[in-house]
Amino acid sequence: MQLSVDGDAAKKDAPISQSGLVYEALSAAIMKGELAPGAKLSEPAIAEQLGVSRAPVREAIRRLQERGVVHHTANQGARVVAPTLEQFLALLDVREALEGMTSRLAATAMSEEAVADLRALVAEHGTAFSEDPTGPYMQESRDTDFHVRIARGCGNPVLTDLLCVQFYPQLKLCRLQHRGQKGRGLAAWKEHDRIAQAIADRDGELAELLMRRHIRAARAALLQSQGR
Amino acid sequence: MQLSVDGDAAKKDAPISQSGLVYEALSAAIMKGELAPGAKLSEPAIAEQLGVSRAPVREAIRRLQERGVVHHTANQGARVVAPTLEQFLALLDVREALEGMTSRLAATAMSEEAVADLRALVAEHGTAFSEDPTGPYMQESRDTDFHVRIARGCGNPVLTDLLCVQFYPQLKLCRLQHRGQKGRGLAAWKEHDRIAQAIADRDGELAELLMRRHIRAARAALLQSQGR
DNA sequence: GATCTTATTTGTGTCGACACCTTAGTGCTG
DNA sequence: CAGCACTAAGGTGTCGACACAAATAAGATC
Repeated sequence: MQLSVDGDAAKKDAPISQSGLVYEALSAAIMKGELAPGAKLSEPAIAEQLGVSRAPVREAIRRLQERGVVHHTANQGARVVAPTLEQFLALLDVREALEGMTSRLAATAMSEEAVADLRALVAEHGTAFSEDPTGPYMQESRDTDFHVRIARGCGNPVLTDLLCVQFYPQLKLCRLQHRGQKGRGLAAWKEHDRIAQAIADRDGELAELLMRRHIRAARAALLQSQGR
Repeated sequence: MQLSVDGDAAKKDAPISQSGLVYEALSAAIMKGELAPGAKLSEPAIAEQLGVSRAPVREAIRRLQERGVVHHTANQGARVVAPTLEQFLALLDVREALEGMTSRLAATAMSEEAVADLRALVAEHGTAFSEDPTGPYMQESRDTDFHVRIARGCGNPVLTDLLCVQFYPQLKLCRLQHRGQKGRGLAAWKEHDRIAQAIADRDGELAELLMRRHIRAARAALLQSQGR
């Protein structure tokens, strides 16, 4: 494990506090797979590696727990969660309901400007695909971008927070552990395009249907790639 | 404010750790309204009142933040969240989707024994109602019980956790600040009864419909009582 | 040689203290 | 008298250290 606080943490809003730095460092390490699922988070070790005290480390671990990417047991420390396939599937089932609702609301609530941005994003992904048809990691980043925009545009702050703060980090971790789903990039892009179109048409019912189908398709691809 | 650690904290699994005691004390104080929404949580004050250091207090506040009942801003401390009516409504909207799904799943996943327990609970509430038709607080406790049982029986751990850990505490806080909805107790009980029956009949589609209607009715009653 | 017991070590939970920030109160200036 | 700068108080963020629990390693017994 190789942690660093300076890395790319200062991309957006640089956290001045030390706990923020530790959080960024741990979060990046987990998402990059350096801290594997199931790995134990030793407070003294992390504190020494980052040159801080244990207090900000504890704070950062708490924030990670809030996001659902680490699990903490009493007198036993924190471990990176290692989601089973069943938990992954359960997460996707709930996600289908939530994002279906999100898409339906977004079709009504999103501003014209936000809709235009969304369509531009999908178009950009399309051109990028025509150049490089296979880009698994980039695709994941794009996928997240797409869904985050819709979550932000649904007009229900509870829903937005729930998805962005809890579901998307956990999903990322799940994907990290259960890799697969090769070749779904293009199909996913087409589905994104149709969803964006439905939202642009202000057709909430269709947007929900397409989004639910989109997530069910991803779930099915996962099941197939995991051999069940 | 009058905090106490001994109270009724030792009802179920007594937390051995001090942070657990502080958490119980703060949680109880918030839910009983002693710590009003918007009130600031001063770490030194709480630490002194409970006779502990600031460390377990910080830990407890973190856990409360995880539940969504306090909000923490950097260098500014934590405050009990004061949900606006709009946030309350947004929470109910998401809850409708989640609990609708929960009821549908529970109709299939709940064991015969759990279904029997659920129906017994509803029946018990019915007899209690015939004796005392108005019992606002008790009704809220009963309402929570009913919904928790369904959440536990849906078979999707993500859904169960989301509802029990995040939504129900926040809902309790919302009800605390936006009181009203007098007289909906009996109507709510009837709706509970129908939902339980649909689950007992293993009719997931109907259970979802009834649950969504149940929550929409509560939402409408809230809107009316809050004068909009 | 395997297993139970015991000692060591690592790590978490908690404590008291200090530095910096935020805020409220006070005095000064125009 | 109003507005601003300054000071003081309170509070959070962080630190180092200690007590207790858990996991591990070593030793003794069967």
